[in-house]
Amino acid sequence: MKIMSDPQALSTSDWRFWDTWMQAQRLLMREVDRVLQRDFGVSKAEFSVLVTLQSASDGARRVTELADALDWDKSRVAHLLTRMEKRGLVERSESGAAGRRTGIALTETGRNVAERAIIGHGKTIRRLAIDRLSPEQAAAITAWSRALLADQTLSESGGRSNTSAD
Amino acid sequence: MKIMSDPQALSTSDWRFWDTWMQAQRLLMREVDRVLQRDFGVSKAEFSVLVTLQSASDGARRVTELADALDWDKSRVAHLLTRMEKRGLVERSESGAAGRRTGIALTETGRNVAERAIIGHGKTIRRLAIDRLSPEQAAAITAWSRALLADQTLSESGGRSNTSAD
DNA sequence: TCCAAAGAGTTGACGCGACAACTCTACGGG
DNA sequence: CCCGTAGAGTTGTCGCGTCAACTCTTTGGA
Repeated sequence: MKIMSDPQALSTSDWRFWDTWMQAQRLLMREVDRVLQRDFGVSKAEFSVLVTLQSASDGARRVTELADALDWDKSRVAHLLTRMEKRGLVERSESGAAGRRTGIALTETGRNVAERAIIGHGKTIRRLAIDRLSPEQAAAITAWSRALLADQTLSESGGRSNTSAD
Repeated sequence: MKIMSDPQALSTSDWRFWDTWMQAQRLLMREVDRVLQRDFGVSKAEFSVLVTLQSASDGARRVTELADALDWDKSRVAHLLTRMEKRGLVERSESGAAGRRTGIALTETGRNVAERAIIGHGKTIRRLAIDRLSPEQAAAITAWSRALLADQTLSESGGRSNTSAD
């Protein structure tokens, strides 16, 4: 990772920046996932679904709503729900005709795991990530994140299928 | 993602920070990968292998060296090499007895792709990520990255199997 | 009324990544 | 000399995530 000398190409220090960041990134993600998995038996992705469902457990959600709320691909949600349903975390109630299930809800188990995991996961995030950040650093990262999220190129090109309004 | 009120748990704003960052993160990674794939037909992981091999193309590398250099799991390297070999990007020369191949080298194609991809990928990274960063933000992120990488908890627990010196 | 298009959800295929198990070799002390 | 252990590389399995295809429903216009 040390090749450059071009007009708009990356300088050596930029490569180093990117490299370092990618590596830290991966490391953190891996560990966060690992701990979540170990302590509560769910993945980061599943955790997100649990939280989303839990925060509106009164009115059961639909696949599209979840996909929209999480900014995910529809099929990713469907796959994940299948895996989670198999493990008794969520329930899909039949409503349509064939394979059309509207109404996704947490099971008792799911609600339970969600509650416990939110606490534990929060602590993990604090311990591993947040506690190592000064407020200024956090602000800088947030600024970058927002810039990235606001970018059309990123949000529109390869993205998911929904989100497109209406 | 908005539940808290605990001693060492995450505050609402911390959750928001984490959420925003994770999302930006995913978005950026996805796009970077997508472009790399589209333009050069290789994944981020494959790109790393190409670069590592290219930077020492004289003395062919071994799996363990690659794994060590990239801080990856050995098996991840092996799997990736298998996929890349199948596509003609690298060559594994037989040396040991059974399935023991020492000596991994880029093919002509591989070297070619590597050279072009380094340029293109660098531009993509600059365009998508670096250009959106002020020097202070970059410094903050690097500081965080280094802190994460220096952490024993992260680097040792779930990590890869090598790296242990000697 | 009927057929086409849009929308919801599902499914399959495939690459990535982690983990564990397995094979084979090399080495070293009994 | 022999067995056990450490090290290298490989392989299988499984969950995640993306893309594309498919089914079924709804809707709406000719």
